[in-house]
Amino acid sequence: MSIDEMLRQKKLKVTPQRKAILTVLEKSESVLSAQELFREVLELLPGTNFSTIYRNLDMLISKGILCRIHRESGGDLYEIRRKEGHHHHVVCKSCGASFALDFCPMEELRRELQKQGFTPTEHRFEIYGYCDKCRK
Amino acid sequence: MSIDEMLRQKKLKVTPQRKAILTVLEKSESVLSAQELFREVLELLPGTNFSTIYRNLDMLISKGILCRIHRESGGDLYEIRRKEGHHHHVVCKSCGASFALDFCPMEELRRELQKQGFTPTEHRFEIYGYCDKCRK
DNA sequence: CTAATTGCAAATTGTTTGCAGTTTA
DNA sequence: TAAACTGCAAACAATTTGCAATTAG
Repeated sequence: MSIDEMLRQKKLKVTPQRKAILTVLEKSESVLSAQELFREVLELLPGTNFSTIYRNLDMLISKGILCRIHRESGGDLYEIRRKEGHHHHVVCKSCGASFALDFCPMEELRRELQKQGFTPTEHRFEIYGYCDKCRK
Repeated sequence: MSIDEMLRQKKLKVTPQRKAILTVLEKSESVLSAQELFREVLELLPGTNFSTIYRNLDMLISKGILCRIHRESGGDLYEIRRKEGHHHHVVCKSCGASFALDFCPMEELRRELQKQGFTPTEHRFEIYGYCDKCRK
C-alpha cells in the first residue's frame, strides 16, 4: 500500500510533511529516534519543524501506522508498523535494525496472574542485543 | 539487613540523605517516581536537594540496591530490590503496588533468537494492570 | 585527612503548547 | 470554506552538570 493510501485510509490528510516522515521511516532499516527522523526528514523536506514531527509521531501511532519502542537511555524509537496485530520487537543495539516477534509472553502468563488476583491490561516486552552482522 | 549494613556492604557512605531515600523506599508499598520520592524524603530530611536524589538513585541502582521500572507516560519508577537475581515486575496502575515475577520469557526465547542469528543482551518485560484491591 | 558526597544554580535534553497563518479535501 | 495541519517561539518537565563547601570513614 502506498503512503498516500495509508494516510487516506486512516482519514488523515496527505501533507508533504507526513509523506516525508513516512518515506523516511519506510526506507529506514532501523528504528529511529525523533531526532534522527527529524534530521532525515529535513533533507527530504527542508524547513519542516520539529513540532510537526512530534505531532505526527503521536498521531500516526494512535492510528496504528507506527510503533514506538522505549530506549533505556531516554528518548523513544519509532518505526513503521510492518506487522499487523499485537507483537513485540527485537532491536540491534549497534545498527538499530529491528524485527517483530510473534511470541508474546503474556499468553501463558495472563491466566497465572489472574489466578493471583492481578488483572493485566498492558505490558511491554522489548529485546535488545546484536544482530548477525553486528556481532563480531 | 538494616539500611546501614546494606550501604556499608556496598562500600557506600552512610549519609542522612541516603538513609532517608532508602527508608522511604523501604516503607513504601508502591513504586515511586523520583518526584514522589523527593517529596517524601523532604519530610524526613528537609533541605535535601533534588540532585542528590537523582545521583543516589543512579548510584543505588548501579549497586543493585534499587530497581528502575519504566513508565509509559515518561518518568521512571523506583523501588527497593526485594528479590535477588534477575526478575521482572508487575505494577498496579491504580495504587502503584508492585510485585516481583519469577517468570522470565527470555529463557525460552534466547535459544530461538540465537538460532536466528540474534544475540540478546538485554530485555525488558513489564506488566501493568490492576491488583485485587483496585480492580472494582 | 581525603575521597565521597552534598547543595546550589544553571544548563541540557526531550517534548509539548498556543496561536496565527496555510493547506487539504 | 471548514477542519486539519503547519511553523514559530516560547514553555515545560525531567534530569544532569560544575563547582565549592561539607562530611563520613
